[in-house]
Amino acid sequence: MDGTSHHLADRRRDDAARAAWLYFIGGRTQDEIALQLDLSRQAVQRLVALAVSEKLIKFRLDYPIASCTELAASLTERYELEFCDVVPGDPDVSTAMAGIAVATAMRLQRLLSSKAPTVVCVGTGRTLRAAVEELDSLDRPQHKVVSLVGAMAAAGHGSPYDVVMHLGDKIGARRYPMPAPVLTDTIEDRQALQKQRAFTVLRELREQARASFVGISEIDWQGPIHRDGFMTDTDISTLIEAGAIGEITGWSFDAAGRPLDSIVNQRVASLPLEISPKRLTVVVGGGPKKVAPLKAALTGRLASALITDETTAEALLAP
Amino acid sequence: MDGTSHHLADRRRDDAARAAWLYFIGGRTQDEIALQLDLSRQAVQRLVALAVSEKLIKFRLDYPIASCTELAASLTERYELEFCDVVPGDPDVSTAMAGIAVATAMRLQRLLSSKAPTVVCVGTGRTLRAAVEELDSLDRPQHKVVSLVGAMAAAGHGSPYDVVMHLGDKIGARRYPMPAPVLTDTIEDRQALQKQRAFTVLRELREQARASFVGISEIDWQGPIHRDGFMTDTDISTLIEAGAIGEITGWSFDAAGRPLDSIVNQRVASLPLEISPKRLTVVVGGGPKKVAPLKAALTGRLASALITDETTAEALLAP
DNA sequence: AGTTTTTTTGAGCATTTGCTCTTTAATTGA
DNA sequence: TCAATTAAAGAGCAAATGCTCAAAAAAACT
Repeated sequence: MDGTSHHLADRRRDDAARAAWLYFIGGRTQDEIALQLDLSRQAVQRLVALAVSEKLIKFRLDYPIASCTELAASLTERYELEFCDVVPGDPDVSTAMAGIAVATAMRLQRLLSSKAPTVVCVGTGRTLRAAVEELDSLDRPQHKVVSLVGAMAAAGHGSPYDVVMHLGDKIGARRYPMPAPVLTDTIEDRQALQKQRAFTVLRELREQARASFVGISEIDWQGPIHRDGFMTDTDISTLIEAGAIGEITGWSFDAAGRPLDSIVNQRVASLPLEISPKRLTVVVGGGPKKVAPLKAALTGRLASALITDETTAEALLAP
Repeated sequence: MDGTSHHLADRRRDDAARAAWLYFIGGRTQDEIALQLDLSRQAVQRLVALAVSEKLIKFRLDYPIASCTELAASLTERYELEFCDVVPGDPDVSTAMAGIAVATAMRLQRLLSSKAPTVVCVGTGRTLRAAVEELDSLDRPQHKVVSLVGAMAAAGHGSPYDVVMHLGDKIGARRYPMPAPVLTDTIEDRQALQKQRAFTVLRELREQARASFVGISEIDWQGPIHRDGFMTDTDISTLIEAGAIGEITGWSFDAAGRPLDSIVNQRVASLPLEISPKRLTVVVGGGPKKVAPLKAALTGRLASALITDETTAEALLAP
């Protein structure tokens, strides 16, 4: 790469950033921007759309909405949480998720903009992945980001929802992925895996972690665990029979939030579910399907903090 | 105030925040939001506009635009700065100022989101004031914000551009305004003022400050100093005769950035202009009228960092 | 080089948004 | 209590934006 010419994609992103700046921060119309940048009006519209979809430009709400704050306070009290963030609800689930992702990004940002070397553990999943996308780039080589769970599906191919690597890239921190699938094939495989040096390192790092951010999901035939191939049909039916309601970093639990004693849980390669008062465990998620798992997890004290949306928050407080 | 009903304005801001969230973060149309919140479409449009103008929702660019970065690097080298931020230019001066304000807010934010008790000094002016508006609310009672310059106009009434008070409110920090006008009436008045306890406190706090953020302006008949009544006609003509080009926190300097020995400068109540390698002095400003003052100030090493826009940056590098 | 495939571009149109002006509601003051 | 004043709401229209589609340009492949 020479100094004068960038890759075409970079040039395009540059223009997109500039167009978005003038549009959102400068408050100009696309026509004016087109004139200034010597482009057609629709070229500018495309650039602005690109900047938004690529998250070059970010939207942040800096105002505590009373009803959200109240829900958060009620949840904090009811489930004895360290903190709880509730974002405005939206009937559309994917939109609500985007909001939760933004709120999660803001929490991560606060944690990671500190200069003191910080260790943060993360799980996987779409919501966490989206949260990382929303994060501002930083340069914090002193931090470490650690995976609580393997990103490899049983089939062996990497998951597109791998969070550690992206998070590490975004903030320039050292990354510690877990070189394992979510579930090993056999209990023996798991034991062999746990003895590896890499696992010892991960366990030690977890001890030093300031916080863990984890997703949550339902255990059923439509759930992401099954859909994304992290668990087989047999695994799922075993778990459903054993009364599994939800899952965090691969560990299945029942409606009371008690980790199951199932054979499947004995094959989970992830770091153990463990709530220490020293470390924050932030569970992140929302939507109708996550209500039951969340309620279980919170009841069983599997998390010490929560980031969710209004609709889910109401459901969690309901009965 | 009881728990169930808020002030009407709060309720409205709540709705505005919610509408803006759904609009920008959720990406819904105003019609959809109207349906969801049970309002008319134009009510939603008003709420969104309100949220934007009241800065409940904020826009941030997280992408280094190559040409801006290059200009910043050149300026840093040429004027031996600690750092320099350059935002995309806009022919319209007030728009460019909004951009500079956002960039300044981002720097302030970084400085102030630290947990370690931090002292920050600020000057006055429209740009700094706008920067504070852009800042996220925080709760940092451990910090201190200190005024370098009195906010009172000679006439005695407070300036609408008072920065310390607003900054302090925004971040929940202790505020140290300077109980003085920019210029005292006589040299004796100044000496009397300087002996006051409050001034000793301010001087001591400045010693501990991590950074100072100051505006800059031109000294002429159209300049804000004169327009806002901080200096009289006589002051201005005395300064112009003495070769004044610009002013920072009330202190006038010539084209080489040398503080003037004028009688007017002897009546300036502000803390002395003083560049210490220990403390950052960030000068903030842009627009054609500020080019000459900025060039002078940078040449005279009156600042160790700069936040400006592209157009101004180019002019500062020009000859 | 010629051809095919893919990408980019801008025109045209539908949708969405912002603004003005009139009507309606609310608040204030006598 | 009623009129006067002010603020909020809604209709209607103009401007701005987003999207589709066909043409043009660029890239990839003979």
